Amino acid sequence: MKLDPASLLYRMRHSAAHVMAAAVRRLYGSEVQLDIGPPTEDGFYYDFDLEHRLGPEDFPAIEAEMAKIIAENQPFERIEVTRDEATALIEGMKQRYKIERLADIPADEAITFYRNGEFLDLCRGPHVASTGEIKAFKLLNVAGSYYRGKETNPMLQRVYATAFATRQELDDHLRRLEEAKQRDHRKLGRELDLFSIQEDVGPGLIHWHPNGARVRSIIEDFWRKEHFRAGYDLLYTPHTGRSALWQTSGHLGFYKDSMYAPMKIDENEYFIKPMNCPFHIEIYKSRIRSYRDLPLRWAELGTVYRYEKAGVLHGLLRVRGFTQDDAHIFCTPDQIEDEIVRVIRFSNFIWKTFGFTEITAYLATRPKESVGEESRWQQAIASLEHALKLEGIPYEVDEGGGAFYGPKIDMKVRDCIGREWQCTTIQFDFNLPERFELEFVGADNQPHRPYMVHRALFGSIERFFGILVEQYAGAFPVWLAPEQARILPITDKQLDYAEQVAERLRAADLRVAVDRRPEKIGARIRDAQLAKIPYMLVVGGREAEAGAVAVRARGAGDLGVMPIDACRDRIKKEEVERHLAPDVSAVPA
RNA sequence: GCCGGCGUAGCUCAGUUGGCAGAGCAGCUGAUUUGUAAUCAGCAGGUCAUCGGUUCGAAUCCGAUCGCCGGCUCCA
Repeated sequence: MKLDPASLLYRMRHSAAHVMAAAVRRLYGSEVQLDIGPPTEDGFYYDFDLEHRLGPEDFPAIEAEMAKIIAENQPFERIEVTRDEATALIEGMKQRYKIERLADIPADEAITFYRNGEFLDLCRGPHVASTGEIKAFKLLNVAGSYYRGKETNPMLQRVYATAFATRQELDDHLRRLEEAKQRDHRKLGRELDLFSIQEDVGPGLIHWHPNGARVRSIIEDFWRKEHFRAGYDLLYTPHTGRSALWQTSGHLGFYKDSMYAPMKIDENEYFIKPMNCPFHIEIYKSRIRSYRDLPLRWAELGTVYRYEKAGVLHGLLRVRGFTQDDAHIFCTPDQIEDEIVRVIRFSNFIWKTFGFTEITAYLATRPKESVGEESRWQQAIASLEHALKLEGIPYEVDEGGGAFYGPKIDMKVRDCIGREWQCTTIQFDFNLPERFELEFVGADNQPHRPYMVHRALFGSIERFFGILVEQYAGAFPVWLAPEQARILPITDKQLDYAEQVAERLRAADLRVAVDRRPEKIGARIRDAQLAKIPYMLVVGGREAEAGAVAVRARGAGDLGVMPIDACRDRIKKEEVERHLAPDVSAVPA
């Protein structure tokens, strides 16, 4: 979703960044140090270094000053200079970051400044013709940001803003932001009683409440069933292992900082697992493997713990303890192509089932520092690329972006409000099979090294669940909903009948409850609606008389009266067929 | 980890220059028996994140710690 630099929106946002910088300097003095102010996917920012701590309370004044500059309709003037002239200009302005940025410009590239009014900035452009062309903008927030993104550099203040060609588009964007906020899984997680994180327990550790745990168990059942179908076997492995194991795997060498500290048991150090691979490998090594045994596809919902820095934790999306839907495939060279195709096909099916259809892939190739034979890298990359083409998945090649131990495909799925999430990953590993000396006996009766592929479809159950909550805005489809239908008797005279209805539905393994509270029907409908329950079944005297229920679907109002069994079948069908939303067609009269 | 902001009842939030800690919703009890998005009344609920300091007096000012939020960095 990168903007084309030639586009009006790009130039407008880029120009707005200059206007913001000009406004900040008008308000806080010309000694404000400027770094850069690029356009972004949905706005722009500018990085400043100034004594005053900027905050939202400063935004109205900055916005007002920006409006003035826009009203002044200052033309943007492009000024091409020599390097010496540029140095002199920047030194005159005493801009220490700009002087370093100047040094980054390649010798063969033109050096340009852009001037609008009193404001002059080293800049590649392009810009709009004059500040009056900037139509609709709004400052959003301010946050710290390392100069050049390096942890050891000074922290600048980054002011984020957004800008659009029309007021209407800006309002739409702000509404989308508001919509995203309403869907925030942390908010819905509390409101729908799905999960929590407890301060007493520790950050990044998830407690699944009954509602969330119910959804999770359905997802896991589905996952297991489909894995068996796809030719996988399931494993369960320990949560901890001795340091010698992690020494062999190399984790203690390059991953120790991200592992939970060891505990001493019987004079041995044990580490909580940050990954499942070594355990799967141990099972592989537990006997001699023949080429006839391959491919082996071993999957595990493996719970791992990683020490993530406190500042990076985020709801369910970045946690310290999580369950990977992990699998390892061990195969022969002539099997890998087929295996990769199968994984991609499987991944597509899984995502589609949950309602995600827009998937893009990133193929990461061999980095400079890496292990493994070149021929293996080439075969692996070719098989990954071939599979992507075969399945028609759009992809970009990230040249040299692979892990040191092998090439990979990362897939991003787009949710219904346009955000992308990295989930599925398929990674070759040329490192662990060496370290653990994995072998299989070939048809030639000689030992060979198998290919090993790590793959996760969801990535982690926690993260996937968080994404699902946001995708559905908490309104789970019938097959996933913790409570699929709530039965609402009009008065307590229908309580017995309501329980009979509930029993009929439960006999079909539907998840239903009876709201027995002596509240008015309107109040109980409201509560069921807020709990985002797919179906509400209202039963009064008339329904009890007829052996029927009045069906109300989430968000759709009264659909009419139908017999209990017909209603049960309707809900059951949606569950079995995994419909993404409840059927809201009215019952035929 | 870094920069900035924040932490008051289960939730959402008031709380003035330092002077007796509040509301709505949720909860509990009672009344109401209701026909498709909020019935009424009463009750209960707090070590103002934690620890320390300043002060006659701290939710309020200062410091530390913990946690959360927005980013940055990180996510072999």
